[in-house]
Amino acid sequence: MQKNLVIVESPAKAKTIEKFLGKDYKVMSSYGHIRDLKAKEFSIDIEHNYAPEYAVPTDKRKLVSELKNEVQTAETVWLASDEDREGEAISWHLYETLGLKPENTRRIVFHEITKNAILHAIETPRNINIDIVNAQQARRVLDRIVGFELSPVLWKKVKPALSAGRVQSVSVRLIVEREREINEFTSEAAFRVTANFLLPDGTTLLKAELNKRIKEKAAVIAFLESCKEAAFSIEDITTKPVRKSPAPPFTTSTLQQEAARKLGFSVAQTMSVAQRLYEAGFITYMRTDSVNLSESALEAAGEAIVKEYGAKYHKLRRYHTKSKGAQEAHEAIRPAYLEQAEISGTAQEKRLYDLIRKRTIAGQMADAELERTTISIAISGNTEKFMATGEVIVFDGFLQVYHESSDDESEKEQGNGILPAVNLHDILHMQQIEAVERFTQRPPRYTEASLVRRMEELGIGRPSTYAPTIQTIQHREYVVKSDKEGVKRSYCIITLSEKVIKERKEEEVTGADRNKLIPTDVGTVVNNFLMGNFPAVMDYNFTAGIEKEFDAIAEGELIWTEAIDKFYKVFHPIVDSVNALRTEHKVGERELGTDPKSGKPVFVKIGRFGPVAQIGLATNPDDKKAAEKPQFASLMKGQSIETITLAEALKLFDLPRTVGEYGGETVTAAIGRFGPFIRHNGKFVSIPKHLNPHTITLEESVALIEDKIKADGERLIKKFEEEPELEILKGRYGPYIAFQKKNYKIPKAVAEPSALTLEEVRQIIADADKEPAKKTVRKTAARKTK
DNA sequence: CAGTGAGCGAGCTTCCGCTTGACTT
Repeated sequence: MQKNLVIVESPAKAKTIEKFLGKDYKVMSSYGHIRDLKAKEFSIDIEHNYAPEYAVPTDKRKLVSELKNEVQTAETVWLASDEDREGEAISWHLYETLGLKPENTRRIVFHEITKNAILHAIETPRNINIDIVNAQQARRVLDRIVGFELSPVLWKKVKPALSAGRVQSVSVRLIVEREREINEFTSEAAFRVTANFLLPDGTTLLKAELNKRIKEKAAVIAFLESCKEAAFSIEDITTKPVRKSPAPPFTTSTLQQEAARKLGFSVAQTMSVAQRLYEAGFITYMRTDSVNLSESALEAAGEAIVKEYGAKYHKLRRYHTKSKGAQEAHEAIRPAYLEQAEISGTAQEKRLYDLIRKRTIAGQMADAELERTTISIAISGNTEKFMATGEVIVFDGFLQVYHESSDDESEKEQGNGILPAVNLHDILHMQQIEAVERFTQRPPRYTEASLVRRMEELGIGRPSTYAPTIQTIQHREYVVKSDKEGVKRSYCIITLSEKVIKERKEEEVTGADRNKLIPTDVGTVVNNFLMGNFPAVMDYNFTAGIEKEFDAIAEGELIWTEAIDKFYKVFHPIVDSVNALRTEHKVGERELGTDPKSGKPVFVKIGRFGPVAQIGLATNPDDKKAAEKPQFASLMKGQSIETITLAEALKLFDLPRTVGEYGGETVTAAIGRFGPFIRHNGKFVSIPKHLNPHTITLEESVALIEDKIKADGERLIKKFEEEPELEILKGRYGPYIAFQKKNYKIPKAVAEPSALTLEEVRQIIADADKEPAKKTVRKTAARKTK
């Protein structure tokens, strides 16, 4: 029936395009790839020239059969997946899987979803470019080889269920090495000298900073001494114009960075909010590496700017992508309709839309013009000078709309304000000079967003994988997103005022961090292991190098299987030899010394459940019964196998510890999966943060136990005689229903839980059980495939 | 979000890129 069938990658795109094309065209979506290497098998036939074994994954079967049906009746099939490596491969897989025929199949591409672009594409079809497809196959096969050969090495040598890959392992490397830099960093102190002057009018204040920092305290004092009797005069005034240009429109990576800085979104959060905006038709596609805008968007932006701000605020700008490995299949991320200033949606959606709109608009606005004034103040008898700088906005231009944030909110105290009017050779009255000891900053830890920026710079990962990769390396527990407490540091302030030099000490907290990516022991050990054995794959330029090969394949200059062969011939023997190494000790294992009690060696290493300390070695590994079992104790949170000392490790074996006796039952303290706890009479009580299981006293324990008993007593809100398994309880987050080991939420509509009748409770349980039964099954299945 | 509280020798784990859903513990 249908004359034309168009297949695109995204359903939201399909919907839009269908409107442009009219009733002779049916538009369907492939939902990304429809075929891939098998998920659980290697699926590459090394013996037969790396032939990949493709299969339609189970969750795509239904879709593929629907597509097959539609293909039967279509006169012409238009493959309209993206114009990049993956898009070309998607078209090819569709062609192969759906059994399409060359005579009625057309390959079309467009970079923007506008009516003109699509009509033009229909008029200029081409064939599938098999060279580009082969470049994708090379990419796919290489990633499979690296991932599926390296991961099992880790299972064997470090810990089960770990993973390694071209992208994730290098991402972890960045974080591990940054942490190492931080550990090795020693800060240097120097004095920053500022002065307050009064102008000849006797009232106007001028603040200035010395043109260099002074290292030694003695030199500071000598300098201040020399200032006691010195004269200060304006020696030079320079003003020069400064222009600032707006930032280009958003790509996935820059959107993630700005949303993190300005809105506090996580990378994953940004993507899910953007997805909803895209599906609602408010923005263009959110996974893109292009800064390009369509002609119609440029026009719409121009109109909006002229209307809202006036013609002199408008400047047409075309941006060009310079990031490594960009494939530019889409436009930049922009509002679908630039004239639309407000959208309906959640608060998050509105904020992100607003950010995207302002960034897009600002990018088409005039430069901001500023005037930067620098005043130089001479000190008699001294070659140093005080400098005051100020900036005045002459024309705000794009700054009217948007100001890009930067990552380092470090000392930017001075230099942006307006300076008072001064005259050359004015004599100034010095009120006070202050020298404050400042320290050089250690390198910053990565945030999710700054890691994405670095990944993009290195060309590793793609817009669609930044967020998932960050999830993966956290999920594998290579890195954690967490806080670090700062340490107190005292610093010195020396002032000169009224010809008197005074010195005082102040304290500041330094090195504190919030929500930063920090490597775990597992991450560090795996990284060191991979760096030691597979340096080529871990090289920051590995991806950039093979991308060149992929480009050559796409140009038809290189045969993809030969490129893979060249890599495999070097890589695989290394995997074999590393696997064959019979190591006495686990990777990353460290011997701390000997246990004074038993005389046995003490180790720390990565165990089955994470970092663990061990006393003694397993003897007679062949005879399990005669084998002497070593003692184990998990490391505590905050401890690391790299830095733990023998004494700290030995202390771990003090647990579980008998604290004393209470009510005829022993009280023990230990550390469990959920932190430190005390055990008494079959009850578990968590130990709060300010107490420690090693030092907790019987009195403190008893207090905790009594509190717990009291809380448990108040826990029961209601019980039913007819149904002893059913209880209404009070939890930390309000009342809930417990029935047969399962918990149920009480609907918000219920004002007084204690007034619930048995029938009502049964109804709540029945309602809750109705749906989930199926869902829980599906959920566990889904998790396994992840 | 609710309560949970071990152990270090037998099952399976894993890659990167395209896409959305249908999951709520």
